[in-house]
Amino acid sequence: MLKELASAAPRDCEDCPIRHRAVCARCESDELERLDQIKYYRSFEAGQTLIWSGDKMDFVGSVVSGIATLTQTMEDGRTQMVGLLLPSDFVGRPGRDSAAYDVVAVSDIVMCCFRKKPFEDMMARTPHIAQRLLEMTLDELDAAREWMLVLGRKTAREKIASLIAIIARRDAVLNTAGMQGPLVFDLPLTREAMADYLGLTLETVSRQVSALRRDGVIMLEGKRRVTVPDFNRLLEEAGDDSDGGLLV
Amino acid sequence: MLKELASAAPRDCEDCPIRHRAVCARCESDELERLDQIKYYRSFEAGQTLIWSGDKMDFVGSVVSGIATLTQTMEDGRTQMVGLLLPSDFVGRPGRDSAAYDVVAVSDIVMCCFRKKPFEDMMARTPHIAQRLLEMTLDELDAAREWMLVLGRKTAREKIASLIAIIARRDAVLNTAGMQGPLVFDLPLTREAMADYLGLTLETVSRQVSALRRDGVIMLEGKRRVTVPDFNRLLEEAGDDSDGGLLV
DNA sequence: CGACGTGTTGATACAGTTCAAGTTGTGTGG
DNA sequence: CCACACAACTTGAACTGTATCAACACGTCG
Repeated sequence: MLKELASAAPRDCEDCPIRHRAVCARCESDELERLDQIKYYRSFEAGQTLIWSGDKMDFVGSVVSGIATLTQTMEDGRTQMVGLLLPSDFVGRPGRDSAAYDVVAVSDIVMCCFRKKPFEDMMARTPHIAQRLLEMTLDELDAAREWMLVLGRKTAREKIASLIAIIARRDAVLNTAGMQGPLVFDLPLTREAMADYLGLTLETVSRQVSALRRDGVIMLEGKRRVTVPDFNRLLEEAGDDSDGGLLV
Repeated sequence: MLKELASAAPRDCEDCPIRHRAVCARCESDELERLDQIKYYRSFEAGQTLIWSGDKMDFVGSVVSGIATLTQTMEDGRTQMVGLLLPSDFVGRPGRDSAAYDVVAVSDIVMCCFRKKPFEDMMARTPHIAQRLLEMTLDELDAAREWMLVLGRKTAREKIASLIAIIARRDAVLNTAGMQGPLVFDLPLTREAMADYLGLTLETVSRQVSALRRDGVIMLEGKRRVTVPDFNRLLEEAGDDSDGGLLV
């Protein structure tokens, strides 16, 4: 099974599942061809640390499939997740050569990588790439700021509801399911990872998930499979007004 | 006094105090000339809200002088600051037409503005602007993620120490003072604004500032003027290791 | 002067942490 | 196939850091 991971990688950019969302989204076919020449795939197993904070980063790339986390750790071990990397998300920062965060695979992962230098050269010559990267970075900045409100001002219950709402929404967008009717999906994160995302302890996460279940806001099959019968109810619990709030 | 604010605006880009740090930093003189033609200055008084979340944004711009905050507010009034805008920082997002956050002047402010449409056109034709904006956005994203660790995992005392450390560092960079020897500067924020930045109440901020003073980590002249006798001691109190930590 | 904005300090309440025990599910080796 | 180990999760009881509510201090401005 592990050996087969690499086979999940698409051969050709045109068939790539993240073709229209990743950093290459805006590229024309000739630009894509040039990218194609310098790209290479790498696979990682669940639990593996792809990148250690402080390490030299000689590549950048996009998540093709799977989920990873961006985390920061203090000397005494306190950990905060600062980003959740889903398919099409970009890893690495052009212009910086050491990693600022740990990147850890939550599930098995395939990444489409570029050595940093050639990618930077390509970017300088290809406005479509720089444009798309700017757009993606602005979206990430919005998401980070939204998360600052969650971390700074929401109660434990609201934090959990907020996280479930985000995952539900992303899942619905990915599967082009509407927001009407019950939503069903898997939580990709362990209780501990959720705690690291939300600035809580895993015990508090467990208690609040149980409380939301008791109160009928969510239903659980096993530990991970979630049903949200009424998405607006969930948003109320998250402290968001039903319309605005989290930008994709 | 209020009427005179506009006079603080430089006439010419070459004399502009933020010429080499703002979104125009990379521009050649011909590019600067074109920017010059579409720019205009606006002044705001301390306390004024420049932009309301949800409002139509028909301009973008740079802070020339003064300080502003980016804040998010929940329906019940809980408020979280998500950004601190200092001279050279950019306001607004090309490609989006309504504001995502409230922007409030902390001090009197002068901004160098561009109507959004002409700026977007200019950006499309001027890679130097797009490049610089990407770089600035990536820096802001790093700062936001650093702040997520502060909000999610640090104690009240560490939060206060972190904020003072950031302000001290920015001030030292601005005044090209070294990090050696005692640092002296003014806190630009009220206790309440600090609380909104840190996800605390203003009472807790007040108590922890007093505690840091009692313990000799900082010294106070009046409520706002701060002396940091030993910057490394402050970093320890912030929970940062003395070398790494906050970028910029 | 009094009023108001800003900040400090104290007493009490409570949300979330910490420590500890126990449960469930899954993979492994005898 | 069972026994065992281990990771992920749940639940309980006690503790504690921060919020909340309240009173008061200081400086400034009309």
